[in-house]
Parts: sequence; C-alpha cells; structure tokens
Amino acid sequence: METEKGSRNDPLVDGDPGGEQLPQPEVADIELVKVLQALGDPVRLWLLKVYADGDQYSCRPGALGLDHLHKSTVSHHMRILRESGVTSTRVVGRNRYVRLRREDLDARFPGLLDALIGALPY
Amino acid sequence: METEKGSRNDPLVDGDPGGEQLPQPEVADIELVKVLQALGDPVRLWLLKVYADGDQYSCRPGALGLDHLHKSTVSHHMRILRESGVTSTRVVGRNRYVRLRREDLDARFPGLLDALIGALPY
DNA sequence: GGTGCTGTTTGATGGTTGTCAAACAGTTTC
DNA sequence: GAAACTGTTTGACAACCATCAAACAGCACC
Repeated sequence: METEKGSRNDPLVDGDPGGEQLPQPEVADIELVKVLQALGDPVRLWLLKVYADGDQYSCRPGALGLDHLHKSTVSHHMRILRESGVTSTRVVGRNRYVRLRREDLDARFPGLLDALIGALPY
Repeated sequence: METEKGSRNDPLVDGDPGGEQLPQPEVADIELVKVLQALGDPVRLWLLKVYADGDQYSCRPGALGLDHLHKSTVSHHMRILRESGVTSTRVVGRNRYVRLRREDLDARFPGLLDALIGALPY
C-alpha cells in the first residue's frame, strides 16, 4: 500500500497524528508522588526538556539526545513517563508520537509544569 | 545548670532558635533532580505538608504523624530532605528545629514550591 | 516477500533504597 | 550521677531500579 496519510518526512502539524493511544492514567488518577518519582531521574528530566521543546515522532536514543543509552533503556524511561501521566504516546506506523500532557497536568497541578520547565538546568 | 535560653515548652517565636546548623547545600548547589528525588516518596511528601504548615521542634515520629515508622527511618528521611536542600535543621538541646527553606527554594526554582504545596493530596 | 528499521518485552545484574533493630551520643531532669 | 528522652549511626535485609543484551513483533521500503 502507498502512504495515504503522510510519510515520515511530513512536517509536524497541529492536528491528530492518528494511531492508537498507548495506555495512560486518567487526569484525575495522576498522582503527584508518581510524577515526582518519574522526574527524579536525570534521564527523564532530560526528556522533559526535550518534550517541552516540542513533540517528537521518534523514540530512537539518537533522536532524543540519549545516544549513550540502549534503546530498551529508553523504552523503559518512556513507559515510566507515560504511566505516571507526564507524556502521551500514539503509535504511528513504526514510530511513536510522544507529547507532553500539558493541559492535563496544568488542570491537575496548576503551575507545576511551568515551574518545573523553568527550573530545568539545560 | 538551669535553663537559660528557654525551656522546651516555650512558644515558637519567629527569631533565631539558636543551636548549630546541620550541613546543607548552598542555594546555588541545590539540584532540581535531587529535590524531585527527595519528594518522590510518600513519607517525604507527607513531611513537606507538615513543614509547609509550620516549623517543627521535634523529629519524633509521633510528633510528625509518622507513628507507624521507626525513629531511625524518620531520621533517614529527614537527612535526605536536608541534604537535597528542602529543609534546614538546627540542633536545639536534644531536639531538632526543622523548617522549610522557602526563600532559598523560591530563589532557586521560582514558583516550584508553591505549586508543589498546592498539589499535595492532603 | 525479504530486508531493514523502530520499538517492546524478558531476563540478568549490579546498585540504590526504605525499613527495622540495636548500639550509641547528648541533653534534660530528678 | 542516674534515669529518661531525642535523635544519629551502623548493619542487615528485602524490594526496587537503571541498565544492557537478546529475542521478538510490526511496519516500511525496495
């Protein structure tokens, strides 16, 4: 089949990237202690910076500035971020479209995400 | 010797409680990842609430609402909070005068502490 | 359709952590 | 000075965690 909804080189658009959403907690079920636990790690704090700068279509270590880590390790970190409620992931082809859950986090913990992003050492 | 600088039943005053300050990081050396690591634990997140409500003159588990924990465990948590830069501790007699480092944290990570306290589930 | 790419899962491993118990050090009080 | 109290330190132990490697699954592209 030909590519009907856009090839991988298409520019990032605002709309729905399509694909199936990976399991994640409801807004009301996001727990502060789990968010802090998720972000209390150098690698995942780095990923917060990456996703604060924009959505990503790839989880490749190289694409995320994590070339020193094995891809299974990165996958592990992505899962923790998603299951804690920090990020949202959609399966698009063989890639994963990952974004920060800004509105959900702002609704649940007002001001927290902005303060965290502003406090990043990068 | 008689009590010359106030007995343990004196009311809490705003001024210097006296005593020697336990080692803690300089403001500029407070690291975000260590603060998040420190607060990414149910017990220490509870202690954040306790100290957000006011300074404490005791580290006894019962005085902190941690009756289910051994005193050495509480001491361990207090150390992590202090060494991460969240709290400040002074030795006063046989007690410890512990307080939140509000101004230091506000200076280093503007808005973070308020957002965290506002997000507490207690 | 086969090859290559992206990402997940499982297992193994070394390091970290939360907890308790016991011993210890200062301090207060009698 | 002895007894009681507060808190620290050390050791032990189970649970958890970050990491890698290998195997696997789904998709893309030729």
